[in-house]
Amino acid sequence: MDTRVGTGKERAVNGHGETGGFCTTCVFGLQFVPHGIDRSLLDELQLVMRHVGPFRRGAVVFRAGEPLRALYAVRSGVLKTVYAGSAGREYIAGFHLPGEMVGLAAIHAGRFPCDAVAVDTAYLCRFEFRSLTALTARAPAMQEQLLRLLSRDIGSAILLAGDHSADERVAAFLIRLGRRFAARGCSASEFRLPMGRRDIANHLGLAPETVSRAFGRLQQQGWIRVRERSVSLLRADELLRLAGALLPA
Amino acid sequence: MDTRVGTGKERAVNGHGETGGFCTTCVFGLQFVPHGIDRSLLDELQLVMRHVGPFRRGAVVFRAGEPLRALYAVRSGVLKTVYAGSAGREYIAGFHLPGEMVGLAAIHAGRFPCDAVAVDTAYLCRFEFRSLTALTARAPAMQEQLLRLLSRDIGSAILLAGDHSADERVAAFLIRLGRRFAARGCSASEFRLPMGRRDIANHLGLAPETVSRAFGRLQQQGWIRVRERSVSLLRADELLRLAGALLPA
DNA sequence: ATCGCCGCTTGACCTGGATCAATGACGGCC
DNA sequence: GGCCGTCATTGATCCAGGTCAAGCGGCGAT
Repeated sequence: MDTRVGTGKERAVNGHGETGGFCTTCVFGLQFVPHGIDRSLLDELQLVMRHVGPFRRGAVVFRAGEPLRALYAVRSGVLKTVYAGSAGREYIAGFHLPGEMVGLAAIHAGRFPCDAVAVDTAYLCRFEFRSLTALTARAPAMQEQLLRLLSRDIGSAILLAGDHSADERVAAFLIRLGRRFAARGCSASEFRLPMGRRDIANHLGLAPETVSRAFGRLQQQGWIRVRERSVSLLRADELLRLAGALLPA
Repeated sequence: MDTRVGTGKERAVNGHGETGGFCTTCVFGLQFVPHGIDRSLLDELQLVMRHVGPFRRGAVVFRAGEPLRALYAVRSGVLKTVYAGSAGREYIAGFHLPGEMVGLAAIHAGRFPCDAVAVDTAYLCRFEFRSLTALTARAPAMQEQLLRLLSRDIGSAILLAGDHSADERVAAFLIRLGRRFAARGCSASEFRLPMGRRDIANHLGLAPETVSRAFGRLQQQGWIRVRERSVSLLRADELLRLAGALLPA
């Protein structure tokens, strides 16, 4: 079964479950409403939102070129967003963990610039786009949160663009992954990689072999322990120093 | 005088000038209102907006770490946004031409993640952030436009992150610059580079020498003509083919 | 007009990471 | 249980682009 991560997540999140009919992953996981919120707005959010899935490994959620009809949030599992490059090359812009939003880059042109593909069996929330913007227009807190999500994506994309060594990239990747797991209530220093080496390499702009060697070097230093897809971050301080400027402040 | 480009722009834009007290660069250049708009909303936009400048070459508009109080739009001149890297390295995430928005990446954390520095004497519009979001909350068309601007930045940042050859990067850079000039009513195929080689190289993640050689190769092919900061794109078709996946659809 | 500075170009060399190739370790399937 | 396809690691080689080091030309200052 390849749903290990997915089910783990679901349990973690659904522990305090779908309180009163609401999907906590969507509402609180997205932090659409950081502090507390009008009950009526919650109801409205509920209305523009629909649960979809499962998408099994390799299944496509949307394809590049399709008109933007809806944005998606991951409830469980993992997605990747894939841009087509020249000569059949493709580039993985990001991985999306539970509570994270997918498709924001489509707003600009009104159509998706990339494919979204399940890396590990995924369940999603689907937000009808027009209704969502109508809603955020009436709820300033939500509008601002949506802006914040977009703005965050700009930041992370920019970080990948700088020129950094393979070890820096890998260290930063691990740290960020850990932080994102932590945000979901999992361990920040011990986790399973939801994706294979090839995908990691592609995402970081490296060859799979280089990722392997980088893992090797970091392990050599005693800063991490990698065994297949299980990772332990032993010296977060050193990794952090290495990753340096590659991490969001 | 180093305001050659700046003054050229100003003339082009201010030809149909500040109609009825409005800054056309801000309102229409930003395309906050693509088609037509309520006069009252225009008045409100006017209220949250203030003209500032000039910022002379090298002058700082905001610094990394400062709390986000306002967003900026370029009226004339050119800005660059600079991220601090490790070991004193710095990375230019983008250049900002008249009509373009600066500072959007700050929304996420509420503080600027980068410096904004004038590349060429610049005049700006300053939008008080809280008032701006309050306004967009009441004007759905503006909200959507703001979302679109953010989304576009995600797209362009992602493109730079892929792995592409030096020639591809340079070709894409020139084409995009041309398009942006064209959007301001200037020639898409003949223009002056507002920034030096060092800045171009840094932005593209290359060494200045490599940019120079790439220019050389493209010129060799007869696809461009470069003389100092003057550029002519002679074979846009070939450049486009080269730039390929590095360009927004 | 001359000088000096700085940005651009050009050449020679070096290196990090890509590429190619071979081997080992799982996991799925019959 | 044995077979095979996929994925990860490891070693050997190659190359695009970085680095170092001169030249060159334009422009501002005196």
